Amino acid sequence: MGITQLETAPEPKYWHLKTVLSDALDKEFAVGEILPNERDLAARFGVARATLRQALEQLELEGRLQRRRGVGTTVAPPRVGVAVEPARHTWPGAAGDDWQPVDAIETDELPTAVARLLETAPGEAVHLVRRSRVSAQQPVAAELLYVRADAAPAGADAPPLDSVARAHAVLGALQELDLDGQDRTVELGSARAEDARQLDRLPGAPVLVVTTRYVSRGRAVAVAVSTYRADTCRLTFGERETEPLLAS
Amino acid sequence: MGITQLETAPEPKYWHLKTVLSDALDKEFAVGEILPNERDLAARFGVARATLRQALEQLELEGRLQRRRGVGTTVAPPRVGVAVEPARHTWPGAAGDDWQPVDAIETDELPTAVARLLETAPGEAVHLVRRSRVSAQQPVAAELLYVRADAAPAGADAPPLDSVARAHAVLGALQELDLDGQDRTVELGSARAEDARQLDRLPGAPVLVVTTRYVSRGRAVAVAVSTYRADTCRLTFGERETEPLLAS
DNA sequence: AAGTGGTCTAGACCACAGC
DNA sequence: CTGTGGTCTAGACCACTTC
Repeated sequence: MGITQLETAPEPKYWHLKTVLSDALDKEFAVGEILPNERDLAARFGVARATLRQALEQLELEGRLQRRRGVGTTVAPPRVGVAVEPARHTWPGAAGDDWQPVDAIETDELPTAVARLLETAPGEAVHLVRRSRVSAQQPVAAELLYVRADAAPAGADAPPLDSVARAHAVLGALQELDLDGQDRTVELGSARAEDARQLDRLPGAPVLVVTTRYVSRGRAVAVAVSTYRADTCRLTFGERETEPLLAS
Repeated sequence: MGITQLETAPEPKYWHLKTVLSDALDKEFAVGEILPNERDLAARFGVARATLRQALEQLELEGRLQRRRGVGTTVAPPRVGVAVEPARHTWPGAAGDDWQPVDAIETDELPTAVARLLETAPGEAVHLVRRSRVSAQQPVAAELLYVRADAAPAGADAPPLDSVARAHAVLGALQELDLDGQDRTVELGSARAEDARQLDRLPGAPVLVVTTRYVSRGRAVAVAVSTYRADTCRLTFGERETEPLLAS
């Protein structure tokens, strides 16, 4: 507008907006405070709402904001550190892990990636245990745990187990096995409809997908696919856990 | 419009589009193949280009597509597994790590999160080594490695070291120290302008930020902030590495 | 009913790669 | 130069929460 327009690099508006908003969040807003609504903010900065939203999306991705339909946009607290690998070499469901069993079924429809890791034959049935993880009164992760049926023959004695009891039975059976080791991958994904509901997010929300393979007697026995809310979680490996950290 | 409008759950168009495209990618396209351009695709599906782009964005986030301005949209290869923690308990720069030193400077401007982890006093100067990591002919990560000056007094003997030589000197000095342990966090971030250039992406691209703290004699000596391309990388911990995996 | 964020449209122009 | 993806606009309507 003015004469001082000397920008050599035409930075995108939403990018500039993001940095401006980010600074404002640091200086002028407290955690939990609600921002003006998107239409007002867009007008204030002289941009279209879509552009303003692009900036907000980035800030939400970085865990700075939280947006809820029908409610508004609030300043997010620092990301919570959640320990992956709380104690080395324990089975899922071991005493002291933060997961809550939800239910369990038997299925033969595994994602191809899981089938490969578990080394199951096509059509082979496995236990599928659903679990959820809560931290600081908020759901932070949803998990699908696939367990080879031959490794944990749960439910054979009392057939009409209800679903949650079956989950406990499968987890209990796991604890009896030797655990040789485990390995993990972490990647970015987007929440499936079911995960999204469990995590209190919209479908497609960014999640950190942690895939863990448990090996017993040289054979893959269980595979856990855990999806963590990427906006609110910081995965920790090792001793560190509590300190907040915003590294980007 | 028609009479057959019986959808109980009005799924967003871009979400439905995404699943349709995802299936098409599996069945009708080979890795590296180029898709029709966005205007054509939007017309073919009868949606606005912005809506089509929302679907493409998701697929790119999940590592299914690769988009390059001025070129086009291509089907991405499966994510490459990159090993974080190649050997337990080695310093950065140890023989056999995949990182290339870029340069090094001395600075006293640390991000607050890094300053807290390194336990530096305000204004205290540290070494800052930049490194980059390449896998399969592609840059996959950029790193900022902060090293306490008192732990690695590099450059004291030959003051006018050039920048890359200084980087090697700092890394070399690290190898001489005892390494008590290390801990890590992984979180989602967006690429800063400089990272983006190094990773061949646009600013704001999603990245996995791995923060590692190295402890020697009970004191934090170095902190590495590594940003990995979230679209193309799958971080691996443990033995597993090569198998492709799409878990979402 | 009112107000919020979420979706969608139909256009325009810009930055970049490749010829 | 042409064609690609990236940015931006001004508007509309929808889904949801809250009062």
